[in-house]
Amino acid sequence: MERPSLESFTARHHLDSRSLCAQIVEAREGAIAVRSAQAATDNLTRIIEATLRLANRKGFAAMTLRELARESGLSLGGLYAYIGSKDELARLIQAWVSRTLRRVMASALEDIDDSRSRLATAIEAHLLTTEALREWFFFLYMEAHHLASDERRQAVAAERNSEQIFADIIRQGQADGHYGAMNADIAAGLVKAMLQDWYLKRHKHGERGLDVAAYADTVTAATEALLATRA
Amino acid sequence: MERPSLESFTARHHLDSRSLCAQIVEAREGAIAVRSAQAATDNLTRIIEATLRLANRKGFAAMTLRELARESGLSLGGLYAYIGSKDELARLIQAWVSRTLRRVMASALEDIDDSRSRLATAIEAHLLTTEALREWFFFLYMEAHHLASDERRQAVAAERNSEQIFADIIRQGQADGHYGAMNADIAAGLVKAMLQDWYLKRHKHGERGLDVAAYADTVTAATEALLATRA
DNA sequence: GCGAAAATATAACGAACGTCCGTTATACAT
DNA sequence: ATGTATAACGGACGTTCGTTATATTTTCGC
Repeated sequence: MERPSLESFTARHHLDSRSLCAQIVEAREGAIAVRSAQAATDNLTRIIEATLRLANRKGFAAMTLRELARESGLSLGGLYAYIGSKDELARLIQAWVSRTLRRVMASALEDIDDSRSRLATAIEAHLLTTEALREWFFFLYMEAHHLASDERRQAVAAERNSEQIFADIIRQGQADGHYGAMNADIAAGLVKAMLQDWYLKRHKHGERGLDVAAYADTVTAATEALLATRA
Repeated sequence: MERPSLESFTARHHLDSRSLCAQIVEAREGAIAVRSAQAATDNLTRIIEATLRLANRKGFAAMTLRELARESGLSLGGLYAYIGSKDELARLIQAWVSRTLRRVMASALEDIDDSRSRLATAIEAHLLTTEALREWFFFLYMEAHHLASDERRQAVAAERNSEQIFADIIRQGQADGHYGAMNADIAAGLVKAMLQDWYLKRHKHGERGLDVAAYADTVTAATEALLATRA
């Protein structure tokens, strides 16, 4: 199976801001005061993209709604046709990026049985997803700690879930005799740390001329090497 | 050489909040309006520890000086005997945690020549330092993006510097024939990602019953395995 | 144990925040 | 061409922010 390019992966899984915003508009039917789904999606996309731009630069708490209005092109009052409050805006973004990762990982892994293929595919899918929605994931990581306890618990659960996917693959590989006896949860944690570094330190990787496919190869090779050891 | 415990390492390198605050008081001679260095250190320690507690829970921007006064036990106006402004408080913490890591890494590595010993020592020193000053490092990581451009550049430079230490060790090991030909900068980046995961996801590791020494062994083994490959 | 000096507490300021609401502009139907 | 539903605007409200000026308490040499 040939490897997907970032573009084809993005298109296949609808990993662009507008697609996510369209889903949000649909799911929040009634909570948004604008009737036309088309226009609502347009404006919500501008609001959320502006939020990611501002919040990732100076922090969500430090971003004011006046800045957001200016940056998104809407008026201050106009924002409230799309969001119930500033806090709800953060919760919206976080909830949707979490469920998008879960959806894409599940989709990318279905019909793949061999444990080593699953490992490489999972690493690649994680990296491509976070690359396509880089600002969304950066926002989730940086702001998740400040959520109220309910949403925070949900974000932690999503994180655990994605790590669990890797741990399960590793255990399968160990059962198949491909990997040594290293603790699968700890190994999965190391993999997750390397994967998150991709979108957390994007600027550094860009300067090095490392692209997402090359980084996927590197992380996969590193993980295979790590798992080959008989700890 | 026997491995240092967290306690002995902390004591040897003065990695407690009060020691750092004492250094800050000394360095800021004149900027603090309280004459007694002893009393000034006491209060500054309470201020900074309260800042780390509040800011790491809800974010520095969302933390108010009224909360900080309550949490630290000082009055609102009294805070200004120790800090010039709220922003300066953040800059103080960030600057001192950066230079502390640099100082400790240099100190831990001196007199160690063998590249494989240097790698294990550097990994261990990094983990023990961030473990001893966990809240400080968490604060640095989470708030560094929001600094003004000057201080931001300084924080990025400190991060590069610590990564460079690992890259240099890896290059030395490659020259000595211990390691394969993998790109040293990229490998150092992966190591750094695993090291930072320790203090960024502290709660998770605690739940797993993983202590800092065991994690050091895991990361060292993973790095050795990774570097053994002939990419 | 008294008075100057140092340290802390209290109170107040202007600015800026999130939110809301009366009004105006636009689009579609009649 | 007129009337009605829809969307967006932008200023004002009450609150809370960081900061500073003033008052009070504590400390300590004599």
